[in-house]
Amino acid sequence: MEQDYDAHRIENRWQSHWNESSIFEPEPDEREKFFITIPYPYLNGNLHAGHTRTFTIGDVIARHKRMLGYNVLYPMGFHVTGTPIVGLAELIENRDPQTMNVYSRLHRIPDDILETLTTPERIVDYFSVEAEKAMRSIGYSIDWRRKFTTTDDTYKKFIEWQFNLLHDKGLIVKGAHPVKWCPNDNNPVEDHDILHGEEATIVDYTLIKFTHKNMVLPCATLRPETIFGVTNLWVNPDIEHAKIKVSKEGCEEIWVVSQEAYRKLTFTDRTVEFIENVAGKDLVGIKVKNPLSGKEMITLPASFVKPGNGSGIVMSVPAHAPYDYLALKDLYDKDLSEYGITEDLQEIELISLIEAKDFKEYPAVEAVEQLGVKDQNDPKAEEATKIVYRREFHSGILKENTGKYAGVAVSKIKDILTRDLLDEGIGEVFYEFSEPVVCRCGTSCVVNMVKGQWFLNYSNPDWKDKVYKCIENMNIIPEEIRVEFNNKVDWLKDKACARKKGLGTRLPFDTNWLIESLGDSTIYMSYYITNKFFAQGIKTEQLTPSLFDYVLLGKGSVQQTAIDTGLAETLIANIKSDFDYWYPVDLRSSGKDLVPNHLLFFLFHHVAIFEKDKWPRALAVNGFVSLEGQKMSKSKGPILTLREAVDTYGADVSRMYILSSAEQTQDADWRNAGVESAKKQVERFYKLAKEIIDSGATSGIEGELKLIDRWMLSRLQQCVRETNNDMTSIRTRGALQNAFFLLYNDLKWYQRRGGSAVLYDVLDVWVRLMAPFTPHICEEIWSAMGHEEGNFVSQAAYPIFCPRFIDNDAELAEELMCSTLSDIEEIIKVTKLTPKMAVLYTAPQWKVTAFKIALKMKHNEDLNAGKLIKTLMADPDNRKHGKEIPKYVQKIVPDISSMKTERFEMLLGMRLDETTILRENIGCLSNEIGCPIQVYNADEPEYDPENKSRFALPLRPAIYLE
RNA sequence: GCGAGGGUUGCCCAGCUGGUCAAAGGCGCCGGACUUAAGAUCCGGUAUCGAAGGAUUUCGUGGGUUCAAAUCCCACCCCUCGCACCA
Repeated sequence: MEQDYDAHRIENRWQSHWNESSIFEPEPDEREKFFITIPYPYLNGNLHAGHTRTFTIGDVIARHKRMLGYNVLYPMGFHVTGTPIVGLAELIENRDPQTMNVYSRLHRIPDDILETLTTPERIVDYFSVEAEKAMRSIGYSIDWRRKFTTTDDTYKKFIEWQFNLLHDKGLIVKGAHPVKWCPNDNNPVEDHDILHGEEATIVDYTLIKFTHKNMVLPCATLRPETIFGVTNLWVNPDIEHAKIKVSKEGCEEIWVVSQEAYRKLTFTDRTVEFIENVAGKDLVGIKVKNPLSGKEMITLPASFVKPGNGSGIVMSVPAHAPYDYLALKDLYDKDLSEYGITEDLQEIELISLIEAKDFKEYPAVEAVEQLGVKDQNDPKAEEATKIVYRREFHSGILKENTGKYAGVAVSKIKDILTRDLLDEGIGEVFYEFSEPVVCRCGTSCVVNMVKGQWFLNYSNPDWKDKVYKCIENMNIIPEEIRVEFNNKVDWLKDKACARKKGLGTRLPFDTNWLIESLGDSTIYMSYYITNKFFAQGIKTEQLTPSLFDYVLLGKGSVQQTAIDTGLAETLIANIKSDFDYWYPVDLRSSGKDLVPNHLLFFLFHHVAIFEKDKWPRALAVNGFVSLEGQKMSKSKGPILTLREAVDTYGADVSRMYILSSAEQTQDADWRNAGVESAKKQVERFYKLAKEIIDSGATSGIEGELKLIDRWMLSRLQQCVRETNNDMTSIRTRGALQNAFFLLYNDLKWYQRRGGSAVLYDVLDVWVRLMAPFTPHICEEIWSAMGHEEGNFVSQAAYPIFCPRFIDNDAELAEELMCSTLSDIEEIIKVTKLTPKMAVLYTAPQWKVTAFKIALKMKHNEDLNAGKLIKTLMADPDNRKHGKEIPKYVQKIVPDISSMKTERFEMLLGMRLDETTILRENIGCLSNEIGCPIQVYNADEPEYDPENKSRFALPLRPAIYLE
């Protein structure tokens, strides 16, 4: 071992040793396998601190499992399909200043190379080499023989096979879907092209078709159930409307809507023809028919109706919509004869259709009255609306007058009712933004239906059922996110899976389209296994569908596959048996950003393609990483590359830091100050290990052990147990807390208390315990401890909990020492004395006996003060303490009865002689306190000027300072 | 709006299957040892009161359950993230 810790030398040395001996290139054998994967990185930049976290977690699990005796496969590939790499190439080609600056300064790409990265291919080539170098430099135990990029021709064959299969199963369907669209650019707008309204979402309204003669007056609503409570329609008399011919799927109708709505309708999947303008006031006072009930109702004028919202015509539900109620009330004493309306509007009866918590018959009326809303222009009307809508949505139940829907919860009714209205031809779906969207070019955007689009049919209930089943049987870490997964599955709709732009594989059954880049990353874990063979010189055209069918699905025969592909039968059989050995994925570990997309699709595609026994077994999710409190951005900075972290701090320090900075789904913040402190810890580890090794220490575990040695070994086992527990639930922070920090502190205390016999044994366990986290330094120490070349700690057995070393008495004795010490210090602090001498009195026999009897009574679930006193008084020896006994019992009984089981069991088996322990350690105590110490038993104190000995309790000696 | 997560001591952050919790660890700060000095390292302190190991008030706010609540229940306030064709 070298004098000082030189991270880079140690790390380089062990990385090349690992390489030379290929210890991370597993082949199937008789051991149980463990196949762990993490999502491959997208290569539009160098790997950064965010990747470092996810990948290091993967590596630490891989190493832990390997040391536990599993045959571990941890592979890696690179994702390059999609548009960002193409976009990056363009930006570099155009020498975009920000891009050039960020990639040169933060991604640390040499300028002469950066300038050449003007095509997607060169970018892929460059970053894939860099990414591999970076991952090797931090010591990941990856099997590099299996790597690939998603634009490899062989990979494309695999994707084509998958998509053909899904298509054949009917899981890829053609349809239309709504997108944000700029009519000026004649293109969908992506998020970064939006000037205003990035937050806008596409909301689906239900369009309900009221009729007047042969004319349709469609009303858009988010609450289609309120159709049962409509009393009239609202039309704004001051706006211009349009009469249009609308045809859809061969059905032709005449509609009247606002001008804005007319414009929006032209972008939907309807054909729209303009007929004439219609003044708003001409639409007021006409009779329209409710399409569901057939009832006639009147249209009334309202100023709150905005032409840009929905169709520009609104249905009125005054019982449940405050605006409707207010507008109606406003009209009660108005003269409407100019619209030809003569009836008394007060006779319009409100129709209540929802039973909601804390509301009586007419929620809208109640809310308006409670808030004192004056009229439809009062700002408080908005608040009243919110209250009514929210409460009705959450607690509302439909009443009898809704016919077959009676009893259905308002929160569940929308989809059911919309489908029924659609089927009956009296309703349609109408998409609208939640807020206005403006394109970068200044044009106001619309919702457009893209036709002829291919969809992955994720909304398919049978498909979803299989995913639910898969999730149910999976281990999900942390368990809390299981509910989130289920929610997301529930929420997932069909997903457009084809693109016109970017890198990727063409859709095999419609080659105008490219497969969307999340769709091509769903079952690629299986490709790692086959790619080991493909990479050895199989021709692309030999990768026939029948090969994938046979290897991955077990369909067909090896003979036929050999004929189809021209490959040897033995080779094909090998590929298949490898696949059968390694699959399924035992653990997929990922950042939490991938939960609502990739991880979901990963599950969907697995259940669609594979049989149950090949479905993934576990999922783990971790949080993000920010940089000194700032969110990282590959394209704009700030960013810290993995490479830079390793260059600056070393691999082991970077690993230890990122693993200890946050737990599970919590976000981590990378801070230089924190890494510096991690570095100190690693150096301390090195120094301490070196001291132990240099001292020539050898195993002392079989020799005679002192109390303190037994204490150390007992504590060590606690750390071993906790570390393994934490690792099984992937709590790396907790694991390091135990495997490193607590153990280090215990070891320091052990040395301070004069322990040395088992130092070597502790180090032997400690190095193995730490090896998954900081593998390089552990190899270095391991080898310095005398293990010969080729004997790697990376392959050594991981320490597992050994109960025989647990020694409760040793731990209690040490606890006695510590608490006595801190009590003395406390007294010194409060009294500001400088003691010339300290006297300790251990508890008298009767107190110890009483304590033990009390413990036994609790053990028999029969602990009560009265009985305890009686039992004690029965012994004549105790009678002389007759006055003290009740007081003492009153004190210990509540203590013991409220004791936690663990503590209780520890005390129950206690066999300590406190006096002896304290006397044996007088040297240590007087050293710490700085004065001579005397120890007596309270039964026979030789020196007790202030009668302090009467305060002595078990595990709590009385103290007298002089 | 919908869904998920979170609000702890100067800061970051543990604890949250109720009792050993004035609450781990790290940082910062204070004191000490070492050093010519600085740095590093090591030791101790760091809610308030207290001349004997104790007492008191704390874990977003307000209630509740309990012998006992940071931990369980209810309501409220605040914060972060995702909401789709972008990887």
